[in-house]
Amino acid sequence: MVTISDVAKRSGLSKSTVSRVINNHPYISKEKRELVQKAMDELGYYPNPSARRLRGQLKSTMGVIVPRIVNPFFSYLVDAIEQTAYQNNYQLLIFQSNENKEKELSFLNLLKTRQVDGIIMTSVENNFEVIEPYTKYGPILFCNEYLTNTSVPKVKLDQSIGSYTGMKHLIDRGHTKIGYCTGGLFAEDGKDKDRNQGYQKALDEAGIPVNTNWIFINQHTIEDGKEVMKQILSMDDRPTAIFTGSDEIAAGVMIEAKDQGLTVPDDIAIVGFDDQPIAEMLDPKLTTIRQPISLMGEKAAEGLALMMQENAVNPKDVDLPVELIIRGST
Amino acid sequence: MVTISDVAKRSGLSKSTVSRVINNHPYISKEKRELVQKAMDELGYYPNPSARRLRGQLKSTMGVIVPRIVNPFFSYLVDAIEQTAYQNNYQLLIFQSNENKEKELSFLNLLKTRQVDGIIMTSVENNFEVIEPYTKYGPILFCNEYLTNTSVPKVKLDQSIGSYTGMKHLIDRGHTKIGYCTGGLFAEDGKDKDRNQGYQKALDEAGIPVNTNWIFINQHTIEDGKEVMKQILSMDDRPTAIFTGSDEIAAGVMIEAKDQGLTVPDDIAIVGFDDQPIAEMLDPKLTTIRQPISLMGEKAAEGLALMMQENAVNPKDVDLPVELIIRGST
DNA sequence: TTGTAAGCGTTATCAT
DNA sequence: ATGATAACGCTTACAA
Repeated sequence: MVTISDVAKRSGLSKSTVSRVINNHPYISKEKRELVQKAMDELGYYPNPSARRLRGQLKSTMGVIVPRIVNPFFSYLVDAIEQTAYQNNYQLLIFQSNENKEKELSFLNLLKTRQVDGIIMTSVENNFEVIEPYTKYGPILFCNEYLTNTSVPKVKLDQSIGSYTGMKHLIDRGHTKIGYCTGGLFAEDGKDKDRNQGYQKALDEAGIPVNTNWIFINQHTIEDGKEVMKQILSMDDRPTAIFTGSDEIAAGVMIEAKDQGLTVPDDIAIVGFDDQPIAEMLDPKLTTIRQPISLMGEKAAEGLALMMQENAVNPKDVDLPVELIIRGST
Repeated sequence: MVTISDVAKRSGLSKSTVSRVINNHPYISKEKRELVQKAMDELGYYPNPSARRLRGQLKSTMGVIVPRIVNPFFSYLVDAIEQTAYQNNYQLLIFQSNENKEKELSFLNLLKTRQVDGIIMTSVENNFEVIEPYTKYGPILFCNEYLTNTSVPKVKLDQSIGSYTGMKHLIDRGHTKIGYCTGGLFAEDGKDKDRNQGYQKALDEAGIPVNTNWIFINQHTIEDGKEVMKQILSMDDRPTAIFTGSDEIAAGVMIEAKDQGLTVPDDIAIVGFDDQPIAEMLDPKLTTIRQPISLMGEKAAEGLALMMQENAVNPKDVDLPVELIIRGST
């Protein structure tokens, strides 16, 4: 391994001078600077990150915690974050929590040992009491999911508008019996709270009461969607439309509906969420809420970069607009 | 930050003893070992990986290079690798090359500075002449894609059997005019060479000559698939079936075909590759070649783990069988 | 069985 | 403007 000493020897200068060149310090004669550069090039020298980190200088690594990388929402998000991080000369470490508290914690712990110098959390499993202590080891930023009433900067999508718009669309189409899937528990302050709000608001405005039979909690996958459809079919009083929490659930609902001989959107209208590639692959194509995932990733990476700088500033919270994409399923 | 010195002080012992406990050295009295453990627990001590790495001891990090994490094939592969790595107490760093030679190289470079202690390459952009030198800095393993005639261990799928089986299936169904998409250039020794072989073999056995008009090179995405279908529609002599290189291309072909009023499989039969979730979402559902992606990821991580051990052994090459899944599109 | 001290590659401090 | 040296946290001869 080529070290700074090798470069020093080769250029006939001291380690200090070489180090100064590497770190772009002022007060180095142009002449020596070039000498060092030449030696570095010839030797193919590249500074050892472990040493720099140990010494306390290197801040080059961002971490991002996702629940599941195979979920396209998150893989696209990670992709955007990675691109932006890379452009800003940060290396990105990707962590998969599997929605596991302990695993999430073990990743947060990497801040302590400076394995990562800042973390973007796209999901949050633990309470703020347990997360808060880690903020003193390095910057943390919420992206997508977040905790309320914290000082942690957030980059998020306007979920409540998303569900409001989707529901409104169904109501405008004449539906009054509308099913609703949520990834959370439909609780005041839990997961998907913002979406629940929008759902409520649309219903309230139209004077439609909530029918709790048609609320499906803890839904995530295609399989879940199929299951939902099965349940609906077993009901005496069925909804004529369903607002799902993701394109994947929507896909499951649609596949099962068609398998059971129903027609979409006549027998059941379906609205997705995300506008993933599958939305266009389904037949009929899926009406859905498009989320500017890439933009969100960019903003998050930029925000964290800001927090990781010398004189760090906490970036303002970012709220990104979502958009209703009307296709054949409604 | 809690350091080994703090633990030493707290337990009234020396740094060496603490270090020995951490590293499970023999010849430590049970008594002192417990003393150290207690101090570590009380202090919440966790060894600093940078220091250990610098010192030359830590081997805890695997890297995996993928072309694009948003490609489900690779996100599932990465997922499997990550799970296995985690179980073996390795941390996984995920790198996205974007099919860029320089980026791939910069990741390989991390071996030099011991940022990663071993690398799984799921795609390979550079020639072996440029990759080979890196093998002396740390173990490299090919997974999925690979270079022939190298000493680098491989974990791969039996691609040639995959395309052979898929083509055979179409031929058995009575097709003689069969289109073929490849991600490479249909060259003897380039990308997808194995698949090309299987394609040829099936055709040869049936005595069907290759029609180069129906060979589409450099195909990858849904958009590519749509384009392929458009080209086919503009032909006087059209194929009645098409063997695509991935479910995504297949999806594009199918979507465009249906948009243009064709019926699948009557007007055109389609075979995918991968058996991704979308295969079941399409209508009709997609006949495809299922690849044991998770198994491949496991084997790769296990193989690399073997190579990273004390007295490293190169694992045997692994060839995983693929399987034809017959659905409605053929 | 335990402790002392040197060294991994880098940068900050203090001289010069 | 440049150089010598100590220190970051850890492991390993070498001593005891």
